[in-house]
Amino acid sequence: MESDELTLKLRDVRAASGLSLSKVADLTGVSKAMLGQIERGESSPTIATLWKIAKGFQLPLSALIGTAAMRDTTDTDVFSTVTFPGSIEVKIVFPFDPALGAETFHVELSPNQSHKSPAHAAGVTEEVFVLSGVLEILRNDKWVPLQAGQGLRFAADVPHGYRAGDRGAAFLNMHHYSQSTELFEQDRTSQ
Amino acid sequence: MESDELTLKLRDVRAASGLSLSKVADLTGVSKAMLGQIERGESSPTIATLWKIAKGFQLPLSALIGTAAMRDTTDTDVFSTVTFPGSIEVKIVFPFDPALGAETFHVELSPNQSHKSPAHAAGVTEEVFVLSGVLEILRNDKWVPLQAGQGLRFAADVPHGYRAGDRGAAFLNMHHYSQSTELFEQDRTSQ
DNA sequence: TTGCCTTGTGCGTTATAACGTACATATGAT
DNA sequence: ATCATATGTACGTTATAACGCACAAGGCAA
Repeated sequence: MESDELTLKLRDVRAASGLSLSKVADLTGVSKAMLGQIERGESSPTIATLWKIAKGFQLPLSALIGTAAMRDTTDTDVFSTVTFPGSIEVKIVFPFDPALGAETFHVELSPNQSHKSPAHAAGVTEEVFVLSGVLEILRNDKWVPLQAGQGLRFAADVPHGYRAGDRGAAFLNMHHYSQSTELFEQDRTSQ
Repeated sequence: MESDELTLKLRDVRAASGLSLSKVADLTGVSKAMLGQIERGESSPTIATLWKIAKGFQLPLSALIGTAAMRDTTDTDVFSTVTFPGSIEVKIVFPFDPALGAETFHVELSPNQSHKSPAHAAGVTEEVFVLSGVLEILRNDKWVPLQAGQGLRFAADVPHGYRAGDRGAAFLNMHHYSQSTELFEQDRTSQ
């Protein structure tokens, strides 16, 4: 798998935006000559300029980076959300995968129902995406209200809780068990 | 959002690996002088060399890139889903977090609209959770139909596509960039 | 101590990224 | 048709990324 090619999607992104090279040059601070060369693969930009471009487009860097195909894996699993009987209505959407260190639940709360969760291990991050209704999340003694379509990401190593509004609430709950936090969250105090 | 600092985590990654500059130079094909300059911020590498480094470490490219702007999520970080223009309606629900190696998008397709996606880097896993409508996902020349409330998890290192039904579709799209743990299990006393 | 190896950094050269300008073609208006 | 504006590309110059080599500092062994 050594012939994995690095490809840049600048041409696609710009095509989608409908902007000209000159416009993008103004927008990003990168000369249009350079932009053209990057699009045609005649130049391999530095991350600094790639960053300028991403910023100009207000896109994450990952939106500009792509790679050619490598090996193919064929495992596809359609999950039919196994129900979990308990105090609250919980279904497993994506079961825990050690490779990802992540799992996703579908939680349904009846009107005004609340649920408290103790602190998880350090390094556990939760993400909540509200599907319907109004959900309030207790974090550091403060209730954060979330509407349908809104999301919240927080470190789950402290006690937290969920509370539904008057019409109940349904939400997705992703748990991330980050395997190598110290590496990626290390603070650069030098320099 | 102008606190945009692009930071590279090469120093942290290499420190975690316990490898010397020379070893990394052999491993990646990038001269150790260059590696040193990159670590000290004296040089802004091209994506080509950054790619070589990532490949040498068997890490996703994103593991080497960080933004100082991304501070850890405290209690007030409710994401308001930033839309970005393109061929399809995509909102960012949870932006990419290097610590998690994950990001989540909210995608909306109009009736019968389809969207093709090229292969991502190896180790990238996608999860799709259908919020409304009917969504079909192309994987290995086969269309997998998903109803609202159903989820699909698959390796995204091959081209794949999405297609909405007659009434359109909305779904969450989670991207997981595996944080290859083998790096940390590496025997640092070898040789 | 004296080698001997490895660590990371400094230096000089080459390759090339990035720039500004100029150019050829295209689209549009009068 | 001509003029005008905008597109993307080609050229020449400068800035700098990337290289190979050499150097100084820090082990470790005999």
